[in-house]
Amino acid sequence: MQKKAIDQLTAYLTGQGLRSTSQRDAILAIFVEAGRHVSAEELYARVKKEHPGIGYATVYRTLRLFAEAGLAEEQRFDDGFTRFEYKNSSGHHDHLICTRCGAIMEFENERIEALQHDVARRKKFKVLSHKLELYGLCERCQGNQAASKTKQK
Amino acid sequence: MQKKAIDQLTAYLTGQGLRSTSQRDAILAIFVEAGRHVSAEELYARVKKEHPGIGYATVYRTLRLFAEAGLAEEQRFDDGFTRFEYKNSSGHHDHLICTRCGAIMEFENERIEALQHDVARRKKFKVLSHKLELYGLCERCQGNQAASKTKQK
DNA sequence: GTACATATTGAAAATGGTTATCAATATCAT
DNA sequence: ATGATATTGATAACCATTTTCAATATGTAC
Repeated sequence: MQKKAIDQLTAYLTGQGLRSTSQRDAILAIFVEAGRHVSAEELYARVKKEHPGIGYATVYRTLRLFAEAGLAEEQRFDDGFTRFEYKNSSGHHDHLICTRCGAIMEFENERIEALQHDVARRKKFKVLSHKLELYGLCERCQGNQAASKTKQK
Repeated sequence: MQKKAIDQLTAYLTGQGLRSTSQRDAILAIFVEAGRHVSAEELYARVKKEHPGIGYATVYRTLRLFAEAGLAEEQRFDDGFTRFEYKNSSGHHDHLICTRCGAIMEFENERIEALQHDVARRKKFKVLSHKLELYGLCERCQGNQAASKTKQK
């Protein structure tokens, strides 16, 4: 439910001496409902539809705020813009990204994670975060040779 | 030796109906000598020292050319700018990136690669390339709490 | 070798996603 | 309610990278 998200945001705001505003609530609601891996631009479009008064900068600022509050995770793939993912309790996961249609799939594999830590340990490196992305063609795009090219962007 | 690199570049150029120029040769020589993971900016600085006449745009263009020719690999980490790595015969590898001093280390692990392909196969995804980056603190930076911050940009 | 079609270059302007600026406005503690 | 100040919206600024375009260099045909 969004209830949890709103509470988490409120807790963060009061904890930091920040203020809760109608814009923040509105953007959060839309962000939570929005699909995963939303870019700021996409989110702005959705927000604008319901709240024409909210500006571009506010969406960017608020998304950064969500990230600081632990509500969102920033993801920079190779397509130029930053995407944000609503961070519910579910754990970390990595991504499969179709370079043709832009589809993004998720996966998690604890064996890979374990091996990563082995590698790091061997180099005496302390891992704080990691990023694993597999780029290629999704099932559908392997078939549709010339076709496809879903909205994306 | 650079001989190989120059030959590879020449082969690509003639094959594509492009021309070889003193700038391209000069930039290639410096690129091959330069450390791994050079950003365009860094390379430009080095090039400028030996060849003050060469412009910024030419360095960028040439780096892209090298990538197309298979001589360089583009790498976009989370630090904002694109880096290029001279692609000699040695195989693919992934990176450990120190978020404090910017140090970049390499590693390869065929078990991780194998698991990646398992994941992809299960999702019927055709992997064309992948990116695995571990962010954290290198050995030195784990010690030097406040210290450090080597040149890096 | 010379001339020509055109690929390439350098300098500067343009791009594009994201961030900073700033006056107007809204929020919250008092 | 009131005041201190956090927030907003519009717009300008950022900044790495790409384009533009006139001047120049290269490879080919003669």
